[in-house]
Amino acid sequence: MSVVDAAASVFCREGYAGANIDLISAEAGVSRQTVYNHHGDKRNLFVAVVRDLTERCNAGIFATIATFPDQPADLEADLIAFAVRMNRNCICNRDGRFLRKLIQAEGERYPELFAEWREQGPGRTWSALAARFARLAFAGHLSIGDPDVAARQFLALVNAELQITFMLGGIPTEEEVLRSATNGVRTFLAAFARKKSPAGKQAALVHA
Amino acid sequence: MSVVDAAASVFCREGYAGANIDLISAEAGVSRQTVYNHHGDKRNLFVAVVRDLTERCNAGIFATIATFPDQPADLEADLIAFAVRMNRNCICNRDGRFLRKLIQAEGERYPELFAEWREQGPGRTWSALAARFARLAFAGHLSIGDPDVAARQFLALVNAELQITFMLGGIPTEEEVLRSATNGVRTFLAAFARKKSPAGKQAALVHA
DNA sequence: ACAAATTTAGACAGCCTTGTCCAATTCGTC
DNA sequence: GACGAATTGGACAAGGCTGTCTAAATTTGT
Repeated sequence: MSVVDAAASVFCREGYAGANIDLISAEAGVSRQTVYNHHGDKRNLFVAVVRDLTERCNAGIFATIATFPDQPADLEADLIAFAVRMNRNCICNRDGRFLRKLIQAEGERYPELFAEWREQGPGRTWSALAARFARLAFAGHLSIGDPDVAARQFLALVNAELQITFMLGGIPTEEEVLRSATNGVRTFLAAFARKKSPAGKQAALVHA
Repeated sequence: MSVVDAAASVFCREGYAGANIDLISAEAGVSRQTVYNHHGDKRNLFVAVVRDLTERCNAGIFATIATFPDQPADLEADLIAFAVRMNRNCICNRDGRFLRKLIQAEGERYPELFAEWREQGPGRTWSALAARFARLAFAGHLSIGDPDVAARQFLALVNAELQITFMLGGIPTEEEVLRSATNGVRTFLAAFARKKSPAGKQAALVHA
């Protein structure tokens, strides 16, 4: 395990103040001196960890968003599968859990450190996802007012049942992820599936 | 400020490991010795803080759930107002923010400490809220499959836009809370408002 | 095989923190 | 005002952590 990876693990488990270099070097399988040689400083090492996690997480998120179902065969099934991928590859995986925990624990103390994440992470991520939903709406698969709102609500719904697990730093089972995603997507589609306008015209435009 | 309150503040700001008794006693306006006289131990003081926060938060949540609109005049407006109350009184207030942060930061390290919270907090809370939604459904105001799922999704939707702010420990503005609640409730109602069953019988049972 | 670069173990000073002890002071109550 | 209880400030030992230093060992490149 690389030094930065070990450091990420220890920082997350023990918090910045509680982490000590001996633990990190032991977990990385190198001597303490090597840690100092490479990163000079505890603070510096922490910065490297955050950068590393931010980068990998963003890459993972964008890679996953690229698999968004633009031409869905079965909209519900495709969105559920997408939600499950999102969870597995971006939110529940090692990097996602670690970054989330570091942001929660140290975000207030090092605002400048996470400013980069704030802009490049959620900012771009949500925009990208919103664009995909807008495209689905444009293609007639959904009826969406504000795509940004819809994207945020999609993520919120799909993770609704995993909140406590996340809060306690746990890892939901595959089954929990699937259940939460299924329930979330069904509600999402109940709200946004293309259907009558508020007035209630039902049978228009069924030319699929 | 009481010792426990000051300790809560410092533990949240600095984390358990980073908090030191001098800071706490200074913030509480007492001598360090007094802190030790009252609570004996750093660990002990931390336990007292968690108990205190858990208790007050649960009380607040149940008091707020008691204001759930059972006989709504305007369902959307009433649910939005309820959601705003929930946020303001339980989630964004001092106790809510502090407890959340402590759970996130130290929940893994002291599982037995937060087990009580886990059972009495989210467990009972969500059941209580689910019961209220079930009642609304029974009275014909909503069309809900699983009230527990609906309750969790309600909370998730209503907070969908506040996630990042919460993650970074910030306090959303009154306006942000209202906006998130409004968007969330609208989507919730779009999904759960009483209307045709999946098959499509529309005009049944309108005897309000 | 050899030289340079890197890694290692250990010792070390400096600092901070916890938790205890104690004498002096303040406070609450009668 | 007087007495007991609580609070205070300060000193203190014990221990932990950071970051540096050094000399030996190991790896790497050629």
